[in-house]
Amino acid sequence: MARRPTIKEVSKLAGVSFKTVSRVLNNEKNVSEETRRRVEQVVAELNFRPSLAARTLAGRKSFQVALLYDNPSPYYVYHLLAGAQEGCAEHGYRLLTQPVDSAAAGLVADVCALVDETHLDGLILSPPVTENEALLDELDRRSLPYVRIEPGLRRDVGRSVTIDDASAAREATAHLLAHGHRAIAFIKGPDTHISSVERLKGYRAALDAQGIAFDDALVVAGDYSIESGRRAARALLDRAAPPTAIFAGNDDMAAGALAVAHERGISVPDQLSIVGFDDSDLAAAVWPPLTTVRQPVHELARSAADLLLDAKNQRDRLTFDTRLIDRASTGPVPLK
Amino acid sequence: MARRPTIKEVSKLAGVSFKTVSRVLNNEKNVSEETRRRVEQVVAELNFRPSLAARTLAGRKSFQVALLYDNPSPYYVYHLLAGAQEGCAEHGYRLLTQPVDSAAAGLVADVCALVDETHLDGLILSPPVTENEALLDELDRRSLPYVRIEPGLRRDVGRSVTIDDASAAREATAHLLAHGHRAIAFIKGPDTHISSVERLKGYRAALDAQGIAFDDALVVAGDYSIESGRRAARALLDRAAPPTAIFAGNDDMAAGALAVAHERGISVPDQLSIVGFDDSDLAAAVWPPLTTVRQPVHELARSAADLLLDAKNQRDRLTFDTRLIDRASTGPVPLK
DNA sequence: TTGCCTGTTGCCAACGCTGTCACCTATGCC
DNA sequence: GGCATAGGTGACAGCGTTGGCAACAGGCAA
Repeated sequence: MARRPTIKEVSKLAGVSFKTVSRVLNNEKNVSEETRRRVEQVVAELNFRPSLAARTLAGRKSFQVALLYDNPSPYYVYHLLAGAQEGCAEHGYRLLTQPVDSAAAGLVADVCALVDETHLDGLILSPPVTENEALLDELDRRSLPYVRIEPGLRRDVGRSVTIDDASAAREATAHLLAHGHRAIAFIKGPDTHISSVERLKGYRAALDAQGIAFDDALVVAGDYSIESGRRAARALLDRAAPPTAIFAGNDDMAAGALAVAHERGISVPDQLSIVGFDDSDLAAAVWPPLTTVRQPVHELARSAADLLLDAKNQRDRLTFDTRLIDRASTGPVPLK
Repeated sequence: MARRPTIKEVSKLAGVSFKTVSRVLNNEKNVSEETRRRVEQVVAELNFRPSLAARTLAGRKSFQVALLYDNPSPYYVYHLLAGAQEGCAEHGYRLLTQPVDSAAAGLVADVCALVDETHLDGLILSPPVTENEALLDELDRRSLPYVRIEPGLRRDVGRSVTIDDASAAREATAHLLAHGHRAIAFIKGPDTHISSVERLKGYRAALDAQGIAFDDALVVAGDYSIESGRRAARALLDRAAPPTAIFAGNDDMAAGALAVAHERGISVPDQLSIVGFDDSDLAAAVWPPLTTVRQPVHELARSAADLLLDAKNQRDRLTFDTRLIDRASTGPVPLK
């Protein structure tokens, strides 16, 4: 079994002390151009990679950060990981992806264990892990750097990346209003998610802007699952005066509502318009494809990593634009 | 900033040498019951966690394995990660999840870099990374343990976990045959995926078993994407004698086919039956919900980790059962 | 009593790097 | 010429663990 080369072997071949090789690897100054070139050549020849374990132990950095997540949506997690991975790779950091149970009593202890074991340099928190105050307190106590993605609590404290959920929801609702809809229902997500609360706010704001009275009965609670979208849609369509449009707090619930429309032979968008949120892979897969709000999950995660790792990036909060994706599930309000 | 405790502090408090603490942590024998208890108590009190970096450097194990993946399906990757994570956690190992480009020239070098940097103890390969011969050769050369998930190439060599794609596809096709369908189309995935090839085999086997002649024209190529499913379905339904049932190689393509049916006002399952494969979250989200084959991705990944890490588990190959999920997209063949 | 074995414990080197400091040379300035 | 200064380099300790081995105690057979 071929053993990995060490820094000493590199130094021997390059004819310098191993400390000098270390300098080259860490891009330190005070190394002559010629020495640097020679060392780099040997490094390339041997395909040498410094041991992360040794660097971690000897130095102050571990070159590792973790992304904590606790989200049931494959789509969301997939893009979260991909974005964070990309951001970390750019800075030469390794990403540990750590699923956690954000509601569990042992969360803080578990995260501490992770931090202690791996000497983590920082953390990226995704919703709803972002909302755990005990965890935030503990990280602050240890002065461990972290960046939150879409935080609800303590929004003005610490570093974070977000989208403007309210304004995105306002735009989506305005899209329906522009099509002439007036009886627009909203299927909201769980109140524990800040995104859900904000989206409801945006929905109301859009109605207000058009001077349309807010009707409590048109807001139905879901939990971001497909099934809850079905239930909510059934309740809405059972009404004596059913809405002509449904804005669902996420694509899963929108897909549920769409299924109910199919089930009842209600044509979308001719008789009923439906809007989702997220632009998950679901949105393009169902029929008709869903009009929805694209949330740049990948970019959010990538920027979170960048905020965490780039010393030059001193911004505290970054807000990303969403975009309304106008597909085939929305159309003009039916004539009578 | 509270510094993490070290093994020496534990040993001081427990009144033993730090080597003895190490023995307790590693569950070595030849430690008296009383000493062990005392040490364990101090460990719990201090909430001590040994440094992975130090263990890696000093010992022969790094307690880390990596999962390599290169798959565009969020659903698949999500469950892969969750399963592998679970399997690793059970053995006290940490999982590094590493997205790679399985077709890139630098793949082998990249993986070697990962291995060298982190002193990996083993690897889990998921398709299509499983098919890279250069990588397999290099891992063998280094005698680095690995387990493959659904390998296509060199199926009898090394350790792997699989499902029986052919038999699952046979069952799905038989389901359609049982409903009286005779003109059954198959939308296949890319030939580079072993799963795709095997599923086609199963489809043919089912037809053979019923003495139905295989019709080349009923097999259309897709690439596992939704859009390719749409294209394939259009081609099939444009035929003078369109099939009464479509079996798609995965759920995405099935969803694409379903969309075309909606588009054309073809009622599913009354006029056309559709079957998918995977039981991804898509399958339950579309309307009508797809009849499909459930593939235990989570279990596959979990078992791959177990095979890799459990010294007692000496099996080389594990095959998992699939299950036909009979939903609403299939029904009896239409009367003329 | 002696010797030997076994179970338990401690001591120290080693793992592969980084941090710190000391050293050497060349350069510029008075 | 003398002296300070800066750039380049090496020696060495130390990071927190495991591995190897020595040491010691107690039990048992000779």
